Amino acid sequence: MGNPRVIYWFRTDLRLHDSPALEAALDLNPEAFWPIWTWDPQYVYRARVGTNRWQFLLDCQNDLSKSITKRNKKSKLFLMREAPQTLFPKLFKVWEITHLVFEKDTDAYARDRDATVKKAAEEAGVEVIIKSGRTLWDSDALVKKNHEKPTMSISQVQSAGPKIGRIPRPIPAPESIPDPGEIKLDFEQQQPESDPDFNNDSRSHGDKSYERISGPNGDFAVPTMEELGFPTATSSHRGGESIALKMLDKIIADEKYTATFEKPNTAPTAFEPQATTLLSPHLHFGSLSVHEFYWRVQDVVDNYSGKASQPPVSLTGQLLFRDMYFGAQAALGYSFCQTLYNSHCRFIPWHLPSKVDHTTRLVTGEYHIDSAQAEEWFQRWKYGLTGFPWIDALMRQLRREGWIHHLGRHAVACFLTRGGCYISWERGAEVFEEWLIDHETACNAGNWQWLSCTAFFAQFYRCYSPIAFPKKWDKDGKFVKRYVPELKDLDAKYIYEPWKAPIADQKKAGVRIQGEGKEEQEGIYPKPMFDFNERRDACIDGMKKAYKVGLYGDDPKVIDGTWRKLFDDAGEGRTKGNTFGGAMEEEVGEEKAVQVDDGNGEENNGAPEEDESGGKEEGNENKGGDRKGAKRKRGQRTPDSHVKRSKK
DNA sequence: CAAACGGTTGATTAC
DNA sequence: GGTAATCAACCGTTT
Repeated sequence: MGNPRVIYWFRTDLRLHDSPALEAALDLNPEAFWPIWTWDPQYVYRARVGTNRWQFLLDCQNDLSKSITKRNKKSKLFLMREAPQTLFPKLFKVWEITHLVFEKDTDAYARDRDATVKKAAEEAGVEVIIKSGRTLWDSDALVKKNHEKPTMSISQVQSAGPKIGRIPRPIPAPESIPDPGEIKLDFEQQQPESDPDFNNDSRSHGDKSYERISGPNGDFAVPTMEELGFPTATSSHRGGESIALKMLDKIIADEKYTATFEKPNTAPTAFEPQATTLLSPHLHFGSLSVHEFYWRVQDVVDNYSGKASQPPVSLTGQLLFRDMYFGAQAALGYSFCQTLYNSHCRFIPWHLPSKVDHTTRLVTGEYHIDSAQAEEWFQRWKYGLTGFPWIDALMRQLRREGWIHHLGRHAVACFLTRGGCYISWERGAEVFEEWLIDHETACNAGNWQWLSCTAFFAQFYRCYSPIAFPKKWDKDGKFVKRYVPELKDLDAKYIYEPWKAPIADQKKAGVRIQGEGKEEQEGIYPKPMFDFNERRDACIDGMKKAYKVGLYGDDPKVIDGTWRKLFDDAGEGRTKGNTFGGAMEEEVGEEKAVQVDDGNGEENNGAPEEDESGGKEEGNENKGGDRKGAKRKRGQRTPDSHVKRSKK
């Protein structure tokens, strides 16, 4: 084909270095070349994206756009404000496109989206070129080499991966970028459905995303936070390929750190600097290439004179886990990110289970409040008011910075699910989805399943203590004092159990340990919301029982609700609450009422539902805004952030 | 078929 | 104060 007119569609590959897809596009030797980003309403309105991750995305886009312009003054990242599914067919025609090139994406929604775009391209006679580059190995190829099964253990990845072939060496960034063609806009912009807007709670003012296809100034510029209605980000971690490559250089320059890195030996309490690389958000947005990272590290390891660490604990080992989760998601699709209909996720009768639309088999984004107590614990966990300083410090760091250490994630995830609250891992995954700047659908869902012992990992009796675990890393409680300033002057010997501090010590430290953690308050830190040892024992009992029952998310009994017959009154709290330390007594009636409608057939196909928590909303105004996430009526969403409307 | 073994990252006690 | 055994006991794979 002569005179190629090429669209390069940037997605989660916001970089110029080591991009096999970009290389393929430039190899066409285009006569006209448009680097574009489509402002997808599925991400803008139907994903849970907190302000810190928005900022990180805009950073990446701005940096990339600048790098493109550096290579060609006429070019930039052209940001088009319309859904790709409706925009592309028009661009193909008006711009006389011959080729569309993009990097492969195996996220469940991305597959649907890309299939739609690909079909439209084929109908328009446009050639589509798709290259793998987001993971070490193409996730579909990895599954194929794993006997067509989802990769559920690291040894499976280590065995299946090399069967595909060697991990490709990185390729340098292009030196020049061809001119864009004329940008004709003689077509109608299709306005998206902006309701529901799952990010409405984080916006401080109105969103102007789609007022004009080329943006407010008509220059296709990357939007500002102001324009999107978001307040200033609070995180100090910033995005962009330039920053990512500099960070990588710094890590690689420290040969000992790079070659002997052992993840389980890095301190979750370290800050300024943190003990791990902080490169995960860059891998998510593609501002750093995973192959670049792999080979830069591997070359140091190969030349290291001392004893280097090995996968899975080494730096490259971390990438193997990422590929494992991508492989699991590639094989299981939408169901990987939820319990129901997931053939590889154990069923545990957690509190606050997701609502599911049985026509689409997808979670709706709402959840059952089967226990007012659990809902209160969930809110206190989310906002760092549990009364356990280690947990609260981590959750506050997460909200402010958008990042916490991997072992910190273990601690809060174990606490919310199998080692404390006995609340569904899907609730925790949603909070991480909103607040993490490195949120990656497959890794998030996979890690939550791991920590809740519903897949990948099964040793539920290994439970993280919010007291003993942090003591191992930070005897002085510096980390807690940093993120829970109420406790900054408390004697270190009480720092993980402040309720044990005598009144005299509390007075001396200028803090009183009292109240139920309704809100953050100067000089006051809440009492612990339960006795941890009691809760751990109750949870382990519950897990034991649930493992014995042995149901998975796709079991008919799980889907039709008859699983309850198998649990009787044993297990944690769910049915009669006899291991709930007595606290559930007054809620039994309420629980029964919920059981009738919970998970049974035709409920919740978007039908309105009363609040089951029995008027527990009052007194929580400070966080009430987020609760309505549990009551949204329109649109369905999967935990990979995207809505699928029910076809009726 | 049973037993042994490995599984990136627990807590507590004994030495 | 550091290392090792013990605690209770899961899964899936290998022998």
